[in-house]
Amino acid sequence: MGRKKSIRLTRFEIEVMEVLWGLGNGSIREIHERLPEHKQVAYTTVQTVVRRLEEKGALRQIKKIGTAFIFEPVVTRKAAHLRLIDDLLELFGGSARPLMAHLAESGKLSLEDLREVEEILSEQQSNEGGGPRSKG
Amino acid sequence: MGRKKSIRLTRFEIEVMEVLWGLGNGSIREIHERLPEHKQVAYTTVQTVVRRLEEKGALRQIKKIGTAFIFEPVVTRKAAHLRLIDDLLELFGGSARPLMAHLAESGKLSLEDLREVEEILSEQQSNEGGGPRSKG
DNA sequence: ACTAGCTAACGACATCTGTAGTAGAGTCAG
DNA sequence: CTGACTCTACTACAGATGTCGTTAGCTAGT
Repeated sequence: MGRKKSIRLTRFEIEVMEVLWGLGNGSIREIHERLPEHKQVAYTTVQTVVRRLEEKGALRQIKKIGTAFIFEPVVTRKAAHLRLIDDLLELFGGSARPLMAHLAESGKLSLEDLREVEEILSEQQSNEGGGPRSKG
Repeated sequence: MGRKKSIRLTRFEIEVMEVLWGLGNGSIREIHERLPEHKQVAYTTVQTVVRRLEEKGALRQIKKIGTAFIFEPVVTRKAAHLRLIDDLLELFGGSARPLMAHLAESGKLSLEDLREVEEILSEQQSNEGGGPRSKG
């Protein structure tokens, strides 16, 4: 098993990756075109960020079409999200409890949301044996 | 009324604030002494960060004892935490659901945790008729 | 082959963050 | 008053981030 160190992505890097995760793979231009409106930057800005993402190992070139490289994610959306969450949790002392409490108090969590999570947990318990184990 | 911008704090800034929230108020030296071991930095480093926090409006001087200023938080721990969460949520499309799912899947959430949150939610609902008290 | 149009490759630069050193003013024990 | 200390105020600086501009190479169409 490769113990990779889980890359930390910045906000904008996440947005770029988000587009790429959505596309499966794509060129700089495609990514640029599909960035959310609130994030309209120059083409070269995307280029730079993609280059940095490549250096970080978050994505890679898989082929070339014409003069353009096609990129593909290396880190999964899930892994990236997990990293974000872990980082946040760390600030909260490592426990998810206070995070949940905040979410609930601020009205960002519905009972319905809880139901769903509950379901996931139940499923997990019945699957115990192959899943992610807690480590200190 | 004052629609505050909700300050964004960096990791280290949060750690400093965390100490100050714990103390209620204190001097640079006190903060420096109580930073967690993994965060042993120079006294002046704390000084710099505190100055920046002051510029940001996250804390303020309330008095002077001898030559030293005593600082006090301006933003509450809760507000700061909420900001952190909101920022994260934004990356998740604004919904808490995927966040919860991740938490559950990665084993960072127990059924017991859910119970507690559920309780918070129930309480909220029963309180829900008392008038508009949705203040940020 | 030639040229217009995309692309990639670089280099730049302002901010933000984390980290610290230095100088000089204020304070307190003698 | 004076010296030893303690703080604050400044300045500095490297690395991370967000943003681009410029230059030159490669492609495709004529």
